[in-house]
Amino acid sequence: MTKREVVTRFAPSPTGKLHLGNIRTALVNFLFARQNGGRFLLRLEDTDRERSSEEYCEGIFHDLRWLGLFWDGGVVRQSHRLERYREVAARLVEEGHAYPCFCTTAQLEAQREEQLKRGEPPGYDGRCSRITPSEAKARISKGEPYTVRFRLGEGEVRFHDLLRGELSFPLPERGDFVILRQNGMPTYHLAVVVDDGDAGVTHVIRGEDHLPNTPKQIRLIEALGGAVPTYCHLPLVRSGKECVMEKREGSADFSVERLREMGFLPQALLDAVAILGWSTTLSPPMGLERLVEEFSISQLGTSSPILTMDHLLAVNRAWITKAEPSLIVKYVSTSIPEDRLVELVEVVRENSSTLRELEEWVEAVEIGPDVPLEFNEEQQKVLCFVRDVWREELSISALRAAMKERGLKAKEVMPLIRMALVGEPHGPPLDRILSLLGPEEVMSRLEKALA
RNA sequence: GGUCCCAUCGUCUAGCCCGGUUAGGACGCCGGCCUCUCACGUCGGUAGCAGGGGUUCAAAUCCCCUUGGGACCGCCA
Repeated sequence: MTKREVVTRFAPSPTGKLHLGNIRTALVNFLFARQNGGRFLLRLEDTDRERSSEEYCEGIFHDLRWLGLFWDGGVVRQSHRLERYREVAARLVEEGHAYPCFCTTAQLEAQREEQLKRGEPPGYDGRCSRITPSEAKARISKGEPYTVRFRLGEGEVRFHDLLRGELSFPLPERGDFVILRQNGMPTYHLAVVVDDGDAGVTHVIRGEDHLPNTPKQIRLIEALGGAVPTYCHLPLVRSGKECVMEKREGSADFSVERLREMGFLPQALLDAVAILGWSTTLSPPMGLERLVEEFSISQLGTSSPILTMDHLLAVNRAWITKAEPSLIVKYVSTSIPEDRLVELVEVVRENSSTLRELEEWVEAVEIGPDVPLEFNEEQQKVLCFVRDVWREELSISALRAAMKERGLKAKEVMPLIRMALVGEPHGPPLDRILSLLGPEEVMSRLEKALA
């Protein structure tokens, strides 16, 4: 028997923007596939017509590409595979694994409320499971609306989770669940199982929120006679204050789109998310290639890590200050020619945590102060002195010598010069700014500051 | 109400399976050095086994209970 090729997938529903919780799932799937010479697939779970939108689909593609998480093959859209799901549902009914259910939404809701009020676990009581196939057929042909429910059965389902080991779940007593809706759309459970099966997915790596769903899906797979994949449930990432980054919570703060606008490098986002919950001695910048070599699912923790902006900024700063300038330059939006930009970036990058800050510094150095400067008399005197010295010889050492003679201290003079040249008292070393600007520009800015 | 997952510095974690460590590292924070300054770098410091019972000479580690956090129980995914 030959070993099956590893196939993983990322399957978001296009009902919102991708956030770093999603990205972590995508990244782990991506890395695992790459490490095993397998394939990483992308699927859109868009069976909920109400909430899905094309805009979100495009956003997902864009974010994934921007991050460098390229998927293999085309994108599977569940909304394009409706016939397939209906066919499978029909087969399940035929074989007795599923049955038509004629209960109305109102009925079910009332029942559910009643159960909750009595302190019972909510669940379907299975009344339609006792309708005979012939009666069901008759009601359907009369045009009565129905859903298709899967017979969950009893007992217990055991499976192995890559991260948590052997797990065992007792099946709920009233657990028959809908696999096909009245409108003919499949529900999540059916669609996942069918798609994973058809695509030959070998490893289902997803959020921990799916852990309790897994027994149902395994039963479905078994009923269909498919191969049960290996499961790996990642702890849900939490953001800021006790909030899970999940579809129901506000996770806008960590959406890829917003982070990109804030000036994060895609590589930094990937590193930040990779380190999260991973016991590694590696530190950023690492990058995708390095991650493929070093990452290991078994080194992931099982408790929910908290993602903070501090962490993101620290990783981004590591990239900005340590990565190749030629790489950073690609993400800086400016009209400055690349060669020049590289020089500028080398000088100012240690003062920047984000690309936006970097851009501000680049502009400050290249263009000069963006607002008219105001110096008091005392300060003007000092600047005049500097100008006069530099007319003779433009260098820091010449200036220092002259300052010594006149009894001026560096900390009284240097910040003033920096202010005159780039509009900030604190910042990159003056000597580097000087050599970057050149004598003419320096003198012209000094004159302008004194005007 | 039921089922399940989780619990070590502020944060990410090592150690737990196979009891004996000054409970280690990283980020953050604080301080020193470097420096005109901020930052970078570097050196140092701060701080933690959720609680309670057991078992044992010895418990972060094994067992039980409690507490806390989380997920799911939908014609959402």
